[in-house]
Amino acid sequence: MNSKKGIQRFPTPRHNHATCVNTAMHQAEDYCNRTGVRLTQLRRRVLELVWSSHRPVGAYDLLEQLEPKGRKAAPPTVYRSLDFLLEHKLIHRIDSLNAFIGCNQPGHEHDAQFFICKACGEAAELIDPKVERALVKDANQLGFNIEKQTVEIAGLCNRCHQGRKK
Amino acid sequence: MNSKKGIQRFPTPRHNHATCVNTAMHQAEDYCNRTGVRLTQLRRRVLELVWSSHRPVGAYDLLEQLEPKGRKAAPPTVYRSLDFLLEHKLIHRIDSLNAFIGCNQPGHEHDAQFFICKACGEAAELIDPKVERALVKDANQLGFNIEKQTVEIAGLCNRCHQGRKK
DNA sequence: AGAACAATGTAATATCATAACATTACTCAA
DNA sequence: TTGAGTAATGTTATGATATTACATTGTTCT
Repeated sequence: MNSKKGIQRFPTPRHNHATCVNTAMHQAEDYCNRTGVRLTQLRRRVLELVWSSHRPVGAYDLLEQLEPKGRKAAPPTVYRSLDFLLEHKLIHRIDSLNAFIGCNQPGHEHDAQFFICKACGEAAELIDPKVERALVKDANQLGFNIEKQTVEIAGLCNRCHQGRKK
Repeated sequence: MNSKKGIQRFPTPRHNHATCVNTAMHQAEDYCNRTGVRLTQLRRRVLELVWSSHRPVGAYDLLEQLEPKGRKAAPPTVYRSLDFLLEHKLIHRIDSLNAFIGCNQPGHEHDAQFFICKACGEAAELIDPKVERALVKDANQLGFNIEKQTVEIAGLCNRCHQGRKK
């Protein structure tokens, strides 16, 4: 599922998701060990929850899952962990959904493109240098200095599109 | 400032903004007359407020400006007008800012790219077929059916970038 | 004039996010 | 090992954005 170039196909129901989670958690641990930042229990737990699917997930959804029984955590609890994970590029924020999704190239500075299915909610992360190049060229012509790209494509994945045709 | 291809340069302080507003309002009127939808007082007022600058503006900012004296309007008032203007492609929503900006190709179905200066807040709307083509190609490879593109580039415009170098 | 529908007003509430300050946990030098 | 300094988390309150539901007003068309 993971590769240097990001997910190349849409996540399928058949894929072994445990592998995705494992890879992500190990990469996060490696990154934190290498750079000397702390992947605390809470941060690890939030990262696991984000990685529980390939669907962008909202902060308050995560919050509910954090304390399934009894007293519940307050918003800053989850937002601080999300901020940490964002800062270290372990997750991405999907602005068009106010939601968060695991990153495929953790700890590595990059701007990605997201293809997000409106029906099943799953998302694929791509890094297409052509998109990047075209945007950089446009920016140059405008005299604009890019800091961050937000490229989020909404639509229907193949499965859901087929399903609707019936 | 306006053209068939969208703003090609960043809005400058020197440009005659009254022309931008005039053009936008006339295009909106034409569109509504042609298609038989109603550009009511309220909707016109909201559109004018959105066009009062080239900066994306928040719904609550608009709301405040709607009733400068005395009783103030409630959120649905402005959101309904914004929904109408969005539906008819007279404005765009900038997801990364939760804000709204006038559209340069009103009433015309298109996906644009936005370059938004973090310092001065001004934004330029471009339509670069290369970006579109690259994304469509990626989508095809994923078996993905695009419905809507969100391409929002944050950074510094030339003016603000120069200013910071000093 | 009045029926049908579109637009707007109003009150309440949902959803997403941060500020400010208190408490706990960790690190590291002495 | 201890305690001072810092990092992380807990807690309460509030800010910012957006929607639901229902009442009222305005427009259109016979």
